[in-house]
Amino acid sequence: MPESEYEVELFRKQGFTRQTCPKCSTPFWSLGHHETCGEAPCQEYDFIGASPFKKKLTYRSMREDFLSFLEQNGHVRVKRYPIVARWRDDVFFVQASVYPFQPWVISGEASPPANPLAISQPCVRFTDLDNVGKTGQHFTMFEMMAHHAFNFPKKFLYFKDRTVELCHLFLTERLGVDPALPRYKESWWQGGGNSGPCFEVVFGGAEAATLVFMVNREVNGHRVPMDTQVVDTGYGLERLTWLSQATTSAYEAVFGEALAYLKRATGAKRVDDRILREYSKVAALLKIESLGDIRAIREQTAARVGMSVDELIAQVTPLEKLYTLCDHARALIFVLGDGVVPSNSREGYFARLLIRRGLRALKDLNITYSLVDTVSFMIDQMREDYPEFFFNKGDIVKLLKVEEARYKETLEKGRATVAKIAEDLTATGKGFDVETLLQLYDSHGLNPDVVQEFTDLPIAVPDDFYARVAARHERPATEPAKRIEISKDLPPTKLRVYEDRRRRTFRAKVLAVEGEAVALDQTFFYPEGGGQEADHGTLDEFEVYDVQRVGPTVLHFVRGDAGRLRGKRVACTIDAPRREALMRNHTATHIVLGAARKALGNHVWQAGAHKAADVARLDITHYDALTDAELNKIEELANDQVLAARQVRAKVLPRDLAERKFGFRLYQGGSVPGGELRVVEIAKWDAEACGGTHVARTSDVALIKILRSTRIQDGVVRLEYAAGKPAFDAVRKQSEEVRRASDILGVPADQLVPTTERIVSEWKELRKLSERATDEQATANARQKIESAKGNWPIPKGEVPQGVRFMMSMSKATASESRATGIYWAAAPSDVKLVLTRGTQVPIDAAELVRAVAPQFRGKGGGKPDFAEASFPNLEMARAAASKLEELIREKLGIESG
RNA sequence: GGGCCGGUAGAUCAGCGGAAGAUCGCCUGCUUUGCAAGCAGGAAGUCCUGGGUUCAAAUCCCAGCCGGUCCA
Repeated sequence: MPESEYEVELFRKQGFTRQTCPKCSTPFWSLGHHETCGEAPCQEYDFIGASPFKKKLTYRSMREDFLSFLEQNGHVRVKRYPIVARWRDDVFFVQASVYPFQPWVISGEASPPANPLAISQPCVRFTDLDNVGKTGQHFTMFEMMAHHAFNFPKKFLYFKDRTVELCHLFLTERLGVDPALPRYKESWWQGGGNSGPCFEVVFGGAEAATLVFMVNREVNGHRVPMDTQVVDTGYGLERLTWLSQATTSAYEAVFGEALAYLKRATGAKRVDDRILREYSKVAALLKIESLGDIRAIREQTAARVGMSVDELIAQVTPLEKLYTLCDHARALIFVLGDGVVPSNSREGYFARLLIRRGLRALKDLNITYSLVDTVSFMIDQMREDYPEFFFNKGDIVKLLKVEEARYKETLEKGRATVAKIAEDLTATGKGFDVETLLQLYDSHGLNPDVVQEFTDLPIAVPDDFYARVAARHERPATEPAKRIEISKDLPPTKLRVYEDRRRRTFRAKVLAVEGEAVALDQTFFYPEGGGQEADHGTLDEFEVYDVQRVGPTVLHFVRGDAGRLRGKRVACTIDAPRREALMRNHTATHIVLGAARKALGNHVWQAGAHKAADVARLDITHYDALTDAELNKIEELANDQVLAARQVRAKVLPRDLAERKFGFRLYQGGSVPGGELRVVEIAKWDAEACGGTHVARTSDVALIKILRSTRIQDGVVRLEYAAGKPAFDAVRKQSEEVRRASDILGVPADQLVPTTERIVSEWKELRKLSERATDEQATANARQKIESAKGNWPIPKGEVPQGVRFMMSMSKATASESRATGIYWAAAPSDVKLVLTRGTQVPIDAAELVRAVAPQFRGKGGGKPDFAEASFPNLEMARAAASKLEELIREKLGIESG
């Protein structure tokens, strides 16, 4: 990038000079003259114990200072967005302040809630999870403060000059930083499909802010200039608070009160500040990528403070666990509070990960103090800034408790599994090898630390253990689903669905026809969207079987070649019963969601939905399968709302107003583009941003019948239900089935359950009796046959007309006679089975004999020395084989034939 | 969304091609002042479901359902 890209007005006016860091060769701008760029690893932290700010600010007051400063400079303060990025499908969590505005605001399709705006946005990142607590500066959850300006083509606000000026003013005038101190490092930023030049604002050895100027977007790997140029800044609230308080680590500055509380609870020993300070400095100098790097930090720090590594570890480790605990607890408040249910996949997995890691840290601290206590304490601390969590504390705690119980179960199972493996290993005299450990972790969730806790055997953990776990998961990328391919230059359609929900016929002009797709100038057809299926109907004599939205155009898919409609005016009719069924199901869905939330808790969010004409389904986040009682409760609450005949109102509101009025609960159905939201509200029950069609009153739904529920994955439950006529049909079908079943049993419907229970238990009883009788009879038969066979080596032989099971019993009884040999055969449905058994003393190999003889009579068989079985195509063959077997056995035993 | 592990008695699991097992719990009796326990006997299973391979499948193969776990 040329120098001119970075020379802003402030630099020219105040006489900043462009210098180059001799260590990393990065150019930077500053009023003062500096030996390096000022950022670790080129320069060590020098602010610890000596803040560059004139004021010592708390976390809260730093945030307030920043936001009010920007308000005074023409920005509108905007409420934070949820930490779960429900409006995007490319990420799970908000990882930067700009995420709420990607992609629609940045692409110019939607307007921002204010422009320019100031925000302090909670973010969460899992990439540095292993560093948290250990480096003094990494957090899982943090707040990124920012001012954003969106320069739309028609309206330019400000760009590089004003952005740098604001930053410099904030630092120098508001925070009192020496104007000569900050260095503005030239850099290039890219992410989320956008890129542009940026400044990293550095002093004290640390980066305090990044000022990004988005000018490009990536299209097929090429950089294309954007229509909307965006100012994207990021000021780390944690980092600034740390700089301000100049504590030994960022955790001490950010978690002050919670830490003090926990330190008292654990009775943690005070660690010399000098050690912690050096530790943070060393950590900042090194990139931490594996267990080995952590070792390096410890070695270097130990050398600096002049103590042994072991002594250092002993001092620092308890603190690290406390830091980790604070970090994870705070991250969990946001993740759980914003509606993530812990599970084994997607965003839920990250919640589970945090909980399990938090519990581990607690266990290592060895105190009787729970994760729930920590979270609860912090929620109270945060009440002023985040009242939503305070009011939702019960639900957050419930999620934690459920998850903690699950983890205990996993560990208990793991203990047994490890013990079993250890037993085998002890027998062979080996320890746990890497492959076994990988298997235990990958399939049973037991990391090597846990395994070591469960066994005294040595375990071999390589430094690259987690890299090897990752290697097990390498796989080819999956291809994305195909979308409809239609030429881009279609004329726009005026979508009039929302103007009149009762309109079923209209006339429209055909603007374009492409195969089966017809584009009209205007339409009242509802195109598939928001989980609601499309309207059907007719365009003149053509049947419409699907309607889709492609950009600004609505395409009506018809059967046959509609080419001759091109340019004509057509009579359009919407299939009215279908539309009404869809409307009922859609309103029913909103009612059921509200009911589920009421019955189960605030963690219930929509995780997907589909509304067809005859049935609808709603996926909700919940930590367990639903019980019958819960299902009944939901159904009852839902039908109460139907009976209450509440108004269902749809209105279009500016996004920020809608969010203020209804909160982020609005975003149940995923992302909604645009500066305005269509809000569908069922008074006092539910409000969602929704583009679907709804009935006017809940009573129009008539009846909601829940048909079934399934746990489609850990953390997500699917409800299937019907509304209106299909609901009635479902009820009738069920009662008919009950009637038919009671007819068959010949009892009234209310006796169905006890009668069925009785019949099943009787049937079991009878089956048992019959089996016992068969065994007894077969044993008696066998005894008799042995008796009549006589001789020193009795060989009872014969066909068993009672069937295969009877034959088996006889064989068993025969073999229990130590000198007897039994040869029996019985007809099976498709062949004839023959069994050869012998008592323990008979010196023959039954399997060998059967294998030798059976093929001579078109049979096959095998078995064990004392039991062999064969199959023959018919009775004659079986009989002949039996004779042959008898002959051979007699020979072997030295008995005269016949 | 994908990989891996698993589904057998009320519970925990063994068996991994030749007629369904152990331990705990349960029931009955004996022993003991009582308890913990001990002894003897007994009840208890659609070996997840459906296909296939095989003379023979709980066991091998395929599909599905259910659970666990790791990764994105």
